Amino acid sequence: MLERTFSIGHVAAVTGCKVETIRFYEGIGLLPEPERTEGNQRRYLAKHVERLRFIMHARELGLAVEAIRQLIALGENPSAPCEQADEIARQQLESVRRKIARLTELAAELERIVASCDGKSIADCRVFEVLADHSTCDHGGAKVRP
Amino acid sequence: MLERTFSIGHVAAVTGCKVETIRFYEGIGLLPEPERTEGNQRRYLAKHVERLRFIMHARELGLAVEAIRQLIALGENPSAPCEQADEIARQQLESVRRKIARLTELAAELERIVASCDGKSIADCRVFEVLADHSTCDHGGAKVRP
DNA sequence: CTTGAACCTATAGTTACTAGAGGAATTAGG
DNA sequence: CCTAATTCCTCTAGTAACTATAGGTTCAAG
Repeated sequence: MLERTFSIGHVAAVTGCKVETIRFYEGIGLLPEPERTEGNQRRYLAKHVERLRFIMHARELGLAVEAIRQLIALGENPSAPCEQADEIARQQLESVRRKIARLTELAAELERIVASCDGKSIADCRVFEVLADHSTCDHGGAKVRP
Repeated sequence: MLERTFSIGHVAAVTGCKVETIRFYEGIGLLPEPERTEGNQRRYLAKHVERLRFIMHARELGLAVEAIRQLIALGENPSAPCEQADEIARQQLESVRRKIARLTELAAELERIVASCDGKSIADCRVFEVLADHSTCDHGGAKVRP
């Protein structure tokens, strides 16, 4: 019996992933290319939907596309030891913890800045003073994407 | 008396900002264009260095370039009330808090994933199970950049 | 005055998508 | 069966905030 197939729009609807993003994932090799109709339209199988869910969940957890690619490769041979998969998850956990630590510092400094504002004119606004003078704060110097 | 001037490399050295980034900030209008030598090389004044420090610190705090642009515009007329500057800082604080909350959820889920691994083969590795099935976790669905 | 370091512009690459143009295929209704 | 609306196709370019490269010019020390 032939398996049931889904259009890209249907896959998008059931997963919540945008159509363009599905094509994008195929383009970068995360999603295998599905069969096509005579008219060149994609027809997905249930396995594609599962794979897409896997990718989406991993992305929500903050895994980089490259990490997901590695996980998928690992998943291809199920008899391999799962140490590497575990390691990827561990690294991601570490990275998330570092981000939290950094953001917590930033929140503290922003709180100080906000608290120091007394609603008077810009001329004596602490926001500017503090921003202009890094030495009045105490955090380190790593950059963060906003 | 003529003010002392600095080459772009010197400014980079004293601020810790890369040369290319300084030129980039000028290109997007955050740093005013400095005078040039006859040979077309930039020569900065102390005020440029201050402005760059301001930008760098704001970026470290996670402010978007657009927000910094607004702050700079506010700073241009010092008699204006500082409410708007304060508002920008407040919004940033809120955004940082939201990120922390989200990352804390992710850390919790990654901890569960990592804890569930028992070092056996991929075939029964929980990392894959959990990643493949979003319903086994409990967080919301917003995306985060890695 | 020579040489090497620092500087210049302009372009393309990075990440993970998102949006648009312009056109073809599919599906629903009559 | 035919038409219209919807969905789909590819390709290109745009987003944020830089970073890197290529190919050429200027500066400053010796």
